[in-house]
Amino acid sequence: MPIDFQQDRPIYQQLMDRLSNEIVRGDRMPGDKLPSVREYAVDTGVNPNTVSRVYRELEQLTIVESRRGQGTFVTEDQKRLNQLREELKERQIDRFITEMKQLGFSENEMIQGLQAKAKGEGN
Amino acid sequence: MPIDFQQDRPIYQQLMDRLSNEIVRGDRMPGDKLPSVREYAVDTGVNPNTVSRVYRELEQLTIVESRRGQGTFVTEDQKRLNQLREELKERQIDRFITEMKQLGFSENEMIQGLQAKAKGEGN
Amino acid sequence: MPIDFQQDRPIYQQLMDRLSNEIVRGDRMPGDKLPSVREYAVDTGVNPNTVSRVYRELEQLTIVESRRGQGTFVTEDQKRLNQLREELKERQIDRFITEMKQLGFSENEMIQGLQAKAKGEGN
Amino acid sequence: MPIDFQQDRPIYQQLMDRLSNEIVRGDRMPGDKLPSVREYAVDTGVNPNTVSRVYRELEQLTIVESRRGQGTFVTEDQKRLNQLREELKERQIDRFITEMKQLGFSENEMIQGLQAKAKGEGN
DNA sequence: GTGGTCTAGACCACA
DNA sequence: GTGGTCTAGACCACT
Repeated sequence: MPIDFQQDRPIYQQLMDRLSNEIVRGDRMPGDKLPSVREYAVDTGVNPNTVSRVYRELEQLTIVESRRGQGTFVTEDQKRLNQLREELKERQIDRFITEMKQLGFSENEMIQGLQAKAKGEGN
Repeated sequence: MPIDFQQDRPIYQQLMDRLSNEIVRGDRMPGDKLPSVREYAVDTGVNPNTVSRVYRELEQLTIVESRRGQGTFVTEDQKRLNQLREELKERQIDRFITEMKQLGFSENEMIQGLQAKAKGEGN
Repeated sequence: MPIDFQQDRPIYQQLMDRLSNEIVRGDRMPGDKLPSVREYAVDTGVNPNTVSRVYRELEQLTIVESRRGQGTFVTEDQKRLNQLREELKERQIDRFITEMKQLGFSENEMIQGLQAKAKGEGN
Repeated sequence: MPIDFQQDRPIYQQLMDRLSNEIVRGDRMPGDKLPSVREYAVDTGVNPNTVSRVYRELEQLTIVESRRGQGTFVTEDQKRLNQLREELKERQIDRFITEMKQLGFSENEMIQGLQAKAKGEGN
């Protein structure tokens, strides 16, 4: 499934987000093998160098682990994944609050807007 | 007041956001004159060309209006400003929901997280 | 009646066009007195310097004539006005043809488009 | 082929017009790669920054699409191109009619003048 | 004094 | 190699 990327952010970042989301969400479980660089590149319609960079940076975040000759695997450190999930959550919340305040919205308006929207999407 | 910019986003975008936030928030009212290009450049510690680009792009968004030889002014179209405020709000909310869902959080978790955080900051 | 000017062209040009159109069209007849600089400036909501420039440039085109202490008058040289009208017509037609050809339209398409539009406006 | 630009309009606008004409006319097809910024700069005898601006503004009009590290391409959205062609046609026609009316010419005079001229040029 | 355009030259991230 | 951003500095037209 070739992905359509946003034009305003680097592809490698979008791929990183995509993968770490899948991992944090549990779609890819600890110990799971990621597709090979070449395979994933074909899959997503992206240059292999780009995928390579994605894997490399995910490894630096200790989210995945590359094993010589075997491939790249989701870390088995469940604690790390939980921690990461919290981190990402906090980051989103902080940003949301900051930006909404800068627009002049109050806490109540944020929550109301959120509820209106989330319900509208039938969640 | 020279600004310290983030390194991961173009300066001109950060300045655009800053100004449109000030406008949408009502700190700069319809018809108000913005600082001159040169003045704002000194203010923010940025090259005049960069400020020029900021003003030009804000004008394309019909948020401000440049008048030859007189300066740059906040649009007097209050409707447009209200619309803009809604747009920016929607955009933030949509992004927040999307990202949180991708992390696997439910609507309730979003709102709870939000309330916990916002209160913690004493809003 | 204050005029709303386009932002993309100098005001003095737009005023020149307006006046020379009125003259060429016969709304202002040969020998007619134009409003004083100050008066016309107030009328149109424009800086007197700008009106002054307009009159000066119209004089260079021998369309108007300024008489010391009396004011500015439409030229009484009717031939000149006829000639001017033809010139402006030719200029418009040439430009129209050139631009439409550059867009890849044929002569027939031009005329059809023109008829469709002109009729639609009930002329 | 270095271009000789008019002095009364910004270079970047003239380049925009030139390119969008070529695209609308079909000389550059959907998906075609435009010359690189540097290449086109040399081609036209203009500073690369100026070409850059041209491409950026064409992108905002969704006529072209810049892909990081790959180049700038004509949009593949044929609908958009058809729409654009119509838009540009309408714009020319409207302007022509407006200006000719302001000069006091009737619809018939416009069409006659047009036919006389267009035939004279052997179209 | 105001915005607008353009050049020259540099650096960076991306693919 | 590609586009994107930024700076420095200059010139111009408009008001």
